[in-house]
Amino acid sequence: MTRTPLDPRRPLTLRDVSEASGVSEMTVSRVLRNRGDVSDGTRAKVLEAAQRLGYVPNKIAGALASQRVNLVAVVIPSLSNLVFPDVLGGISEVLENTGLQPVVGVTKYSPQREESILYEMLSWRPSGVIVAGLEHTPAARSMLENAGIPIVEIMDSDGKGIDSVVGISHRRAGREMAAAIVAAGYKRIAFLGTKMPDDHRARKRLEGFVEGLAEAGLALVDSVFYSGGSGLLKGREITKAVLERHPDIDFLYYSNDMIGAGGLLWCLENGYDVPGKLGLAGFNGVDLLDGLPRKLATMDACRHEIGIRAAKIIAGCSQSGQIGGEVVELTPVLQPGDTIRTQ
Amino acid sequence: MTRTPLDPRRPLTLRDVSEASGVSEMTVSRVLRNRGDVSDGTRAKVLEAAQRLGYVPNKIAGALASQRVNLVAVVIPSLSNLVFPDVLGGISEVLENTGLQPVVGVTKYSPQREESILYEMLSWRPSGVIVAGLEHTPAARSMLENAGIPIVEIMDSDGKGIDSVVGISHRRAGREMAAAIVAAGYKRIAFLGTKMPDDHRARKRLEGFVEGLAEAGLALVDSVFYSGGSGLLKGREITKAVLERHPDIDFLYYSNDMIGAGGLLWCLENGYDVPGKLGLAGFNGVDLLDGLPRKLATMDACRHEIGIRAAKIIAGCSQSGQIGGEVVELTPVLQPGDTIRTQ
DNA sequence: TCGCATGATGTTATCGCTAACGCGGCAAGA
DNA sequence: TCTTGCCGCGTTAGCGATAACATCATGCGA
Repeated sequence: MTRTPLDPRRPLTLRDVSEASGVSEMTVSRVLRNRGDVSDGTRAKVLEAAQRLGYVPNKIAGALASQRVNLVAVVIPSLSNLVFPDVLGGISEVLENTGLQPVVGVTKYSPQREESILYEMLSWRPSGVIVAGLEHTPAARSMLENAGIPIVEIMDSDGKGIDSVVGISHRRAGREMAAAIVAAGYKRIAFLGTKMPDDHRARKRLEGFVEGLAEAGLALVDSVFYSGGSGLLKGREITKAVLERHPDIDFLYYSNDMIGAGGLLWCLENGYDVPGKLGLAGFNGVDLLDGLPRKLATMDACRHEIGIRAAKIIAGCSQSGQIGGEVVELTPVLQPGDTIRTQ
Repeated sequence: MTRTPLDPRRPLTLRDVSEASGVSEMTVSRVLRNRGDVSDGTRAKVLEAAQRLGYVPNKIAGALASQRVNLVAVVIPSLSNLVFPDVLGGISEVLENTGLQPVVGVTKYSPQREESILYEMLSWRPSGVIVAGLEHTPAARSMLENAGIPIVEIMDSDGKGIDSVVGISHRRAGREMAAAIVAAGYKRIAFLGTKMPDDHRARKRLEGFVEGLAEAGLALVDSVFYSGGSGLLKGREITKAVLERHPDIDFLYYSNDMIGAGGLLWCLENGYDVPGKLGLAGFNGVDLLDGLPRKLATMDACRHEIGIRAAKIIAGCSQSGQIGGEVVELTPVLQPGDTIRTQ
């Protein structure tokens, strides 16, 4: 049984365009891909026909035949974090001019979801994978290793990657923040962050922070691990809670800027002397929050730059056909703002 | 020429699994898709072999053969807007249990980019399209009309859709906000929003707002259209600017909560009597911002619900094989907060 | 005038998988 | 014992495009 040539609801194929323009399917294909020699007259005819019919090529068939897919899988934990949209911005900025297209998957910080999303995405045979973090399930790790395409793990450089890595050392970021706080003379320090066993970057920051304090002979006075969304309100609540428990605390280190901002607002309203008697710091360098009553101390996580560098690695590999193994460690910069007292 | 059966770098195919497990490719395919009758013994053998080899199915080939693609194209203007991640959340929540997978494209509010992203996405023959807004280029519109798959236009219900529509009336939202403001007795009112000719929803809100004022015999005293990012700082700047130009203004209507929040902070710091002498309102109902010194009046844009309803339409069509034409208009609710004075 | 590179097009054979159908064998009913 | 029907699995024929090669004019230098 061949197709019914008159069924108007049947999706268009190359054959329809070829018949409408009186040339072979191959020639139509060449025109639409701008590849190979086609005379100007033929090209015009074909383009006219394609446009008139409203033909949209079928990339599924194309990809199968050419064994080439212009997609890059991007796997991140969350979109509501303010952090990842910036990374994506950097990625698409670079990919835009390469013919590659990012496809985003969101894991919600679940290793299991990450595994299944990677499986799903790899089954489309993308040209590369950009995935947040170095920690994966064994199955996910082995899938990535055997995929035969460039893999870039981003955001974190504390650990061994599968192929390429672009990130910052969160451990070092934590340690440097600790150093700055200690240098400013704060002594009774608390940490406030999300209760997420699978947010390894926050964990490493905290570890580095604790190490940094230890080097100065200090230890955390208290820490709060909250669950639920990271909004201003949450920042207020946990700040209030921790300061009521330990009124003598003189520094609060938050795991992200949003809750830090909430904490800052609460402290100011309640008459705390910031940064004189109480210092505050967050993490990420979220510039949407510039414009708070006082500029919150934070550390830029190089989000945009990470996206750019990761995408460049993928784009480079996809051009050269080689696989990278590049490691890029970026350096986050402390932005002291107005919530750490100066010497 | 047949393949070289020993090349270890060749990607795995069904044939490899079938040889490794001693059954036909078809049976392997059945096992991996959980479709058709396979004995438990065979199933186990196949699964073992697939797992051992690390086989990942090739969906490209599968999709071509079955004429079925489990992808849903989602086309939105921006990810940094705080609004769209919420919509995406609703979408994936519903799609998660349907075997469908969302694929996101970002237009940056450019109709041209929207057109090319739609072209790109349609070329993968998705099961449906969810696209923000009712305004498209003629070419994009015609592509969508002829795609033969369910199309859901979201966020906006002020206008005629292509197929299904799920959204709110921004014009009405603007008008209702105007009514509330007028009812509270404010008279000298200004609007502050982004300068984006292609943000039709913001435009319609403003139009509705102006209409609403006109009904009460009022007109805008001033309006500011800024460009660049929407952060707290931007909110402060434009608020300062407009209040310096017209010190007698008694209400500021912002086109989004983020700049509204910046404006609120500025007003409080500068001793304005909010909401007594000066009222403020934003739009969106961004709950990350709950926890400001005063709760900003706003209107919930039903973002999450919109995502859910849109995804349900797509999922429904993909099950029934029919195409919808459903129109869902949700009703945004005014949240007066503490920045509109009560009677 | 011939030969041959070159440009413009068509032909053939996949790509990896699945729909649709086919075919033995075994159990239950006649 | 012989059907009948279903279960379990294999065979065949594409899906819609592209790679690679084949074909056929043309033109240009020798």
